[in-house]
Amino acid sequence: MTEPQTRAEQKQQTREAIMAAAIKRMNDDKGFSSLSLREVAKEAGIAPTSFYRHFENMEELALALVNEAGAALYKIMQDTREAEEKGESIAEGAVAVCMSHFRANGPLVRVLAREATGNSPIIRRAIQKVLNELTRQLAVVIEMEMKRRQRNLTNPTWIAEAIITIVFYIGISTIDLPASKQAEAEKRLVHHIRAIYWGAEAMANTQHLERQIMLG
Amino acid sequence: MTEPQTRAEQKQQTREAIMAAAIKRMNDDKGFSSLSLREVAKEAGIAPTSFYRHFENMEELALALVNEAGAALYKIMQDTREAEEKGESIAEGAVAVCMSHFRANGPLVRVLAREATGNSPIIRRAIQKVLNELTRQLAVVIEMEMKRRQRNLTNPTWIAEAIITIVFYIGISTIDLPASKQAEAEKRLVHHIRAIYWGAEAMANTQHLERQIMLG
DNA sequence: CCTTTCGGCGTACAAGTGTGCGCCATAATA
DNA sequence: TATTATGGCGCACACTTGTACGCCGAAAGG
Repeated sequence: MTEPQTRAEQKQQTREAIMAAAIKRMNDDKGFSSLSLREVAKEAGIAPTSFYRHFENMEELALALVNEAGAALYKIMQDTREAEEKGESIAEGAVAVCMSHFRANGPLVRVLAREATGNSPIIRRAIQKVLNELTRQLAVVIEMEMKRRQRNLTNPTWIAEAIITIVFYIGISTIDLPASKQAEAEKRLVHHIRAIYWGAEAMANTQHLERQIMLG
Repeated sequence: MTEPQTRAEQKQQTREAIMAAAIKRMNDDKGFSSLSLREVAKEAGIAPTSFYRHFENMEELALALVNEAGAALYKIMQDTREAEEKGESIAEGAVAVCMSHFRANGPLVRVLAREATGNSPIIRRAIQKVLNELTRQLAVVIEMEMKRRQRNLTNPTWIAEAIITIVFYIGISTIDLPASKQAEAEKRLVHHIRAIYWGAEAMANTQHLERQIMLG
């Protein structure tokens, strides 16, 4: 839209056009693997060979997309942490923010989900790294809350892993749902999180409760 | 290996060869989408055009693979139910069986995971159907156990969904791990399941416990 | 025995693929 | 102003892709 003057701006602009083109084409129907360089170039409005002025190959493009998606998720996690610092209960809020982000950025988020179990080991690892980092950050938040409420968990990282996995995969599987079912899906997600969180807390805190409940 | 006599046997044999070829090729590095008909045919040792004598197109092949993988998982679930009927605690056993199945059938299971978030909507839906069916079956098992132990849950299906999701995605992400870390991963999975299960149970059963634990 | 069915193959073709090479116009730099 | 660096393009090449068509040999069925 805006006509850039400097050359660096121009370059950045077409770079973004390429990334946008890839996202668009992928959400039509394709996965990244079945996406050709020529297809992306055409969608971006450049010649196929011009692609190489911006990325060495398609894999590098994918990594750029993963990083972009990851940055957005980190931001959400940071907001969650700040909410926790204000002493708010975080589950509902975090899920709501996360889901609304999923819906708004469906195309990009879906790319993450697809390639998380996709074909390129390099991309897979990059995404795993993002998820691991999110887990680490969430573990910190959980630990903060535990300390504040003077409770302890067996292993905050494990809980964080379970929560991240659930939110990521179930969350993504719900963004295609009709709006009417979204609210219910969100409630279900919160329920899952609460169950995990609470169960772990109970497990760690009260040995006698464990016997009472599990062994009836 | 065995030299078949009847014509139907012969056909079935090459059909299996095609499916095996697809699985093998996919686990080298590719996803299904980046897998070509010609590639599969070559691996299976037949001419490209012979492929059509067995499948109408690649998508149909994928569906056959999904069904095969699904059948194996149903079998595991059934074993789990039978274990429950004998009154055994099911979490460890089920996870152990499931993980050993994942490891033994890594290639096929990975196909499921990849295509669960893959590019073909038809395949995605087929896999979702398998996962939903597994969830339904697990919900029945959970309900059985609840009845036996005279407990109740807010919603067995929700719990089942959470457990299936966790086991499926975390389980799969661990089959590439070195053997030394597998045991720890398995323990972690059991922990997740217990947390979900227990948390949900506590949530439903004891309102006073809820206040006691959550609100300190 | 003769006929039909059918799994498999080779050929052929149009379409799409990644990418090397060299040219051009122009912004950036000296 | 003169030179260089750079983003973009067209062309060309060697492949790979899906699939239509027709032939063949042998099993199946009469």
